[in-house]
Amino acid sequence: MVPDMEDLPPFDLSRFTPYRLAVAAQKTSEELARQYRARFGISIPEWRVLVHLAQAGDVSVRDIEARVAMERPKVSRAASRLEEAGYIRKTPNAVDRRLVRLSLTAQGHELMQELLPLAQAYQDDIENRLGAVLDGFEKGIDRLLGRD
Amino acid sequence: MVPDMEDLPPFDLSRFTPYRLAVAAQKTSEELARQYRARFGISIPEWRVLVHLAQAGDVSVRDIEARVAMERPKVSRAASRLEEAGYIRKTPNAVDRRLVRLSLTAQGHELMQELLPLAQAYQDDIENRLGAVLDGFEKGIDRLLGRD
DNA sequence: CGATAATCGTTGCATTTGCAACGAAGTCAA
DNA sequence: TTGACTTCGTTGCAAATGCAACGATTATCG
Repeated sequence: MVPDMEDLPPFDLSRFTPYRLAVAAQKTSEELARQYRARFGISIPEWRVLVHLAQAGDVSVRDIEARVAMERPKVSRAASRLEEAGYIRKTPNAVDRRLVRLSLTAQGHELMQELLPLAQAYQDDIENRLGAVLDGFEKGIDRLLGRD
Repeated sequence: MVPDMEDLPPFDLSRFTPYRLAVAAQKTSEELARQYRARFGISIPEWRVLVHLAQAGDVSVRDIEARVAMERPKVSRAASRLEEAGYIRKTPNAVDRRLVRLSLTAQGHELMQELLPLAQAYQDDIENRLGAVLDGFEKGIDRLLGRD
């Protein structure tokens, strides 16, 4: 006889999509982060801020918050660390003095000339790994992100 | 004329796979976690431990660490919180006294009878959202996870 | 055997995080 | 103009995290 606990419904964590996404995200982010963390002392939040700055030019903290999927305090602290490291500059916006305008310094610009090719190479690597399933894979993520 | 900073290579963060995975993982995990966090006071690490326990029966901390993609201290603390909440029990392993055997209590068993259907329903929902691209999507994650 | 190395789970500690609250600045309407 | 309300970015604080180190136990091998 079985103990008097009723059986639980079967459930396979290793097939659970949110879990799989979390593991895949952690693995891929970490694979790339290893390449720049030691060399440049940049964390993942800082990397995101830098990339958005390189791509979008001058922006406010709130602007980054919206496009980089990070909460404001996280952006703010990442920006402060980057400023202290000399990679970005914060200047007050003359029109709306609540806003802070973030921009790359020359040093930050140089940094991004190293970081961006690294990231692009990693993206190319991922797309090679995905091969024929790349299309369905990216479409799937789009659906989950709600950008059909 | 352009300022004397050379142009940066183009790079679109919103198409960068590690970033997309991170956002998708956060969104889906959070959508589900909202459903149980308030009701049961369970965090995501705790949820993972519980699910693995429900699926695999009694296990050690190291066992969970390997199968749930969490580091040992994280598993250990999640287990301690779950024990304090009365959902799991820690008993010493008689054969190897370094090991701790984690197992669901009756209360934990009841909890899982609510949590597992919730998770399964969410998984079904995700698969519906993915529709025809489900297959390619899951194959893609498999490749990234290195389980070809 | 006995000593060294390896493993298990936990804990200390510094850092990061999430959330709420804050001051400063701007908006809006009376 | 003034007063209430909103928005921006930062900071305080409690909780969570990652990493190293620890005691306890077991494995390995001379």
